[in-house]
Amino acid sequence: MGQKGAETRDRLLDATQESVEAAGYFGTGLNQVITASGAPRGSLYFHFPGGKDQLVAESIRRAGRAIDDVMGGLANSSASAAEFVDGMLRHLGDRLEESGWRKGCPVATVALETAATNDLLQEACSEVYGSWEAALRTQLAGRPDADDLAVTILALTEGALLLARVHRGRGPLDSVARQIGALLR
Amino acid sequence: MGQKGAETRDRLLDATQESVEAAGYFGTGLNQVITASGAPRGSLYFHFPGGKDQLVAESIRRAGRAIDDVMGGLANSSASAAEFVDGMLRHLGDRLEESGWRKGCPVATVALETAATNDLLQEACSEVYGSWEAALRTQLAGRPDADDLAVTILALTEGALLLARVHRGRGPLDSVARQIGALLR
DNA sequence: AAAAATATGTAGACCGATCTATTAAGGATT
DNA sequence: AATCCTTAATAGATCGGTCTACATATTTTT
Repeated sequence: MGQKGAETRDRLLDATQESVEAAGYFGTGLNQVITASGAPRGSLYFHFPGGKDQLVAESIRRAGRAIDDVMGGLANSSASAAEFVDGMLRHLGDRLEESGWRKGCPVATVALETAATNDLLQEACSEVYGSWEAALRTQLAGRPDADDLAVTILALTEGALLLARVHRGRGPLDSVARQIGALLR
Repeated sequence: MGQKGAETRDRLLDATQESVEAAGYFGTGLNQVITASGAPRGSLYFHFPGGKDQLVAESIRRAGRAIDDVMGGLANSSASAAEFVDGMLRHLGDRLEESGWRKGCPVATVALETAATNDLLQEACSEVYGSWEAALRTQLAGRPDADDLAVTILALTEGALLLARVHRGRGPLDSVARQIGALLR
């Protein structure tokens, strides 16, 4: 793949990710993606012959890796699991607020929309969540209930992100941050 | 409103709720609602002159009340807050599994799809979550951190429901149920 | 009680806009 | 020359919404 091609491909994924995060799978139109990315229609189907599903699946996996990277960074700079989780909640809260309550979890909306009806996207979402869960688990290594705890913290984060987005305020993220100590003591 | 009219209105709400829960706001087409409910197009706009937004908003509020009722029942039959939450998780898990992983939180998908772009639906979702939160708060009355705890338990429930749906298994709900004691001790 | 008038609700054809996807041809890059 | 990528016209389906005509109740008037 040449340089130009790689760039349009990236721009298409950028535009898709942006829209998917704000409005979900069904709320994202390919016309809009084409307009926002500046790429012509044909390029979309050249780079993503699988159409919308492939485009969204790749953009979701890419968003998943971005969060993985954030967790990787936090893992280095955090002295404890509590500090790690706190840093994560702060990062996600900043991202959410700065985006005008548009960017919550980049996967959740698509996950809910397609869980029952689209195996390809359901699998992509499931895998992304699985990788986040694994990252949390290694962060909690040594604890006897590390598995349950990782799932619980992930659920807590997702839920708080959802509530913060719906209410358009950081309140839920802050409440959860204050309670997380009870889980990690 | 005559009896017949009330019945078609209800059927329209039923069909909407069913589809919205599985596929969200954008994933729900009015043609599909009309077909599933058996009501003609004209009746839809007679009973819901506000169109799709009004239809979905009412169906979400109705779904919210249904959960309120479940919580009301559990409040009577539960001896402790832990028992209450446990009952809630079990109920939601049963509903989710029995529906073939289609029926998670009846509000979450629409909440995420419309949080940034549709004030009417954002408000409807926000209110429903507010009422659930209030119900949890009264269940936790007396505790010094009742407010934070109510939000945290709601977030935990929503997150677990999301993960369970995505992974198509009760695992996350069970993990959370095992960890909830640490919060409520 | 019969007839007329008014709500209430049903029925479906129709509209313009938008949806995802395909296609065939041409330009750019190596 | 050969591969890579872009361009734009087009297809057919579906979208939410409007509209007019009709049927069925309910109330008012006589």
